[in-house]
Amino acid sequence: MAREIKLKLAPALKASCHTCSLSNLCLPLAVEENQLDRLEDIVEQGHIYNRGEHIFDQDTPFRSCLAVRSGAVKTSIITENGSEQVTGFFLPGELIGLDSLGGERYACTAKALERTSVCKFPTEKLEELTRAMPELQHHMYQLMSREIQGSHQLAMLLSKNSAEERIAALLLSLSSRFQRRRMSGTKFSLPMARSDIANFLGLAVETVSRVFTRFQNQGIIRTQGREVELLDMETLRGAIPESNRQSSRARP
Amino acid sequence: MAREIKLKLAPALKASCHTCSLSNLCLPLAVEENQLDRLEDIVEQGHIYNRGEHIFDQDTPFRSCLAVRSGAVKTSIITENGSEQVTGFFLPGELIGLDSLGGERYACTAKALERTSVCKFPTEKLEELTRAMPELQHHMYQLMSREIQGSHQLAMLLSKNSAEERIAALLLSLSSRFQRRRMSGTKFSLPMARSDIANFLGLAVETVSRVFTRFQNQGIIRTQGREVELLDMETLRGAIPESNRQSSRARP
DNA sequence: TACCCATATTGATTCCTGTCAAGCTTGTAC
DNA sequence: GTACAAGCTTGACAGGAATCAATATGGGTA
Repeated sequence: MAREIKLKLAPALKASCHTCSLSNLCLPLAVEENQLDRLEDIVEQGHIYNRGEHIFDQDTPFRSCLAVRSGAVKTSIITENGSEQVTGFFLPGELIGLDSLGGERYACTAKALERTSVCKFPTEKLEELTRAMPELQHHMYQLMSREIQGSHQLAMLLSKNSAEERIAALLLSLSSRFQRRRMSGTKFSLPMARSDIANFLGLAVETVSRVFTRFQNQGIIRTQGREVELLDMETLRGAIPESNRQSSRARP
Repeated sequence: MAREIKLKLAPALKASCHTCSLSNLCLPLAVEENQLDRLEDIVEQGHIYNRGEHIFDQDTPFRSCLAVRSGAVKTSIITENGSEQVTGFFLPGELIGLDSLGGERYACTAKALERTSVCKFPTEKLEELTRAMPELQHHMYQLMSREIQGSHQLAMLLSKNSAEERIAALLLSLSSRFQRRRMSGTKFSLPMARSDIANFLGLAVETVSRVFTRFQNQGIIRTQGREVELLDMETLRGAIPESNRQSSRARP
């Protein structure tokens, strides 16, 4: 039950898309400078969630797509028999809810992996706006089609690659995504638990753990809990068969 | 190199969306009767492909989304190292190319599994039309989000279920999709080869073969080459853990 | 500071499924 | 009608990862 904390921001503090540092990654990317106001008109900023809080729950009415502003989010689907499948990890600038767009209810559950701030784009207003702004509509189609492609890549990774290859691919994906966000691409902190990684990659937690230590013993990476340092990117890239070698998520 | 055969249709024969028997499955589903003309204005009908012919190729310029009119299509992505991943099978009324929408080039290759007829919706015109027709845009978003969901379901199937469960899920998916098309849901002919099934489900061909005979020995199905008859739907449904129990593709 | 529970690591064992290898079947082309 | 090739089935075997089990670590809290 997402106990949501709404910050009341003074008008002066109201961070706008104009000044947002993520504007080159997020939706504003597709919008002309002089049209940004229209996007700002519909966005709800300043929703904060603490680590572990649910941002929205599967099967509840679909209200908005949302962009991560800071922090990290994981999405997952949960089946009737209670088993969970992690469907994605989202970093600042990435858009959540595309798998629900056009539907009545959220197709997955979104959970904050750490203290996270999000911007919400109410669906109806977003759909309306995309009708008025061809570039924005085009961009939405592009984001969605890339999500489909990413999902296909994941399916390929799951069905054709070994545990080591899957984990290497995830590390490299995170690496390039962090880098694009002007953070280190070689030394970062994993926002998710081992069990989330395992679930996402279709492995047992024990296997994930084993591969991490194996990589460490081989001098490919260095880990200390959730802190990882990629020491030998080349070998890491070599571990995956030169497909699946893209950032796997929205690449604006 | 898709050697495409274009049929020149006499104006009188020009099958329209108005009279198409698939109009309750395909795009017309989202369009008011009196607006159907606008969709007909942009659709190119009567493209026929023979079994094995490529309908479009990965990385070639993305021109149109297309709807299967008759026959069956498989889509796949091919990596630099030449390995293939089948990403979907498409039956009449289903839309291909959503994973490329908004992009410059086709994200996958589409191949006719049998003699197949398709309708083409040129991208630019389609995007334009969706801007003019809110219900159509909404429907497009819905189709794409369902494609994402289906892909997530597939990922779950691949990462959590056994060979038997995966094959049972595919058979049930095909069953319900055939049924929705007013064909038998218990006795049908598989449009794809064992190797395609294997590739799609992340299995070896031999494993697919073995599971088919195992199911047959258990009296769950009967097979004769590509002909299958589902004898015990309940057991088949029981084979999959009551998730993944939807049609897995566009469910208009 | 010390405790506690969730998270992570390590070890031993089992088994599903891939791989290699060999027939078999079917459909098509000559 | 026959022959070939592609597709499919069956068997034997090995290996990677899951599972079961136990221990270690660490962050948060009293």
